[in-house]
Amino acid sequence: MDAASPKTDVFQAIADPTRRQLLRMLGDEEMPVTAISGHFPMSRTAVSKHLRILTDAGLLTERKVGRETRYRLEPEPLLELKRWLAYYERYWENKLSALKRYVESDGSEDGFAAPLEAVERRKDEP
Amino acid sequence: MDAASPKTDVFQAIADPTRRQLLRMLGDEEMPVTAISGHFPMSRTAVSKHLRILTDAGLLTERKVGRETRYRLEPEPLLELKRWLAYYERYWENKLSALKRYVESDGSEDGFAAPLEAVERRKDEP
DNA sequence: ATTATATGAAACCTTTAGGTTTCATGTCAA
DNA sequence: TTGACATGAAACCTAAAGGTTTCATATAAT
Repeated sequence: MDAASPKTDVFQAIADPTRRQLLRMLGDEEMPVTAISGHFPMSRTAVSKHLRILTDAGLLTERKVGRETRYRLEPEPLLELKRWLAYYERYWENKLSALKRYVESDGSEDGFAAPLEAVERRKDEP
Repeated sequence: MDAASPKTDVFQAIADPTRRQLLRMLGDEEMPVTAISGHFPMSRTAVSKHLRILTDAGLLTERKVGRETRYRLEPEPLLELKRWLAYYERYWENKLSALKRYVESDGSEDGFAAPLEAVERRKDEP
């Protein structure tokens, strides 16, 4: 699977801590499987499977060099995560956006003077 | 579990597409379980479990109102994700950082004139 | 040629995820 | 007070995740 049509979702791929560690490890230089797996408390085969999942998600590229396969970070798919996260910027960005939310959803209260704490959790009881 | 000591990892929590949809839905107003579950093709109980997982990760707050429980987005834990992602900024930030990486790891080639494509994937064969 | 290394594929196992259905409990409405 | 609603807990099911060990194959080194 190439990066254009990932078989594995990037959210799914980074859910595992071992895989996140792998991404860190392979950011600055490509490495062959055995060298990589030396840093993990599991079998080489297990690490190899994680490498496959990351590759399927487009987060790693593999390149055969002689008898070894070297892996390296391919950061591009992380942009999807970045975009997803960008949506939530407005929630912590500044008080204005919180106020905007407040006004949009609830509208009818004493408004602008309300501090942030009051903006959170305010919904009429039944 | 409160947001300070989350029982569930945020990476794990957002790995599921249903849960990501829940976060979107609960960003602007709190909602009770039945109303929420109406938007999903699964049982109310199943949705309820997803809500619990998100709450355990600190991504939702629950508040009892009469006989219903209302859930709402708590964006703060997403900052962990943001911080994690920030590390990778340098990989797509600009060509200078790519060049920096190149120089740091490999050092010995014709250097500055190399286009970005050449900067990627360059490691001596065995 | 023979042996050692590097790796992926296969088969298998155990635990977790994601769902379902059923049941008990608390709260609202008549 | 009786019945309807809203919800979580429990028990259960199936498939997927994350491991392991064993085997086959390609390349390198002697």
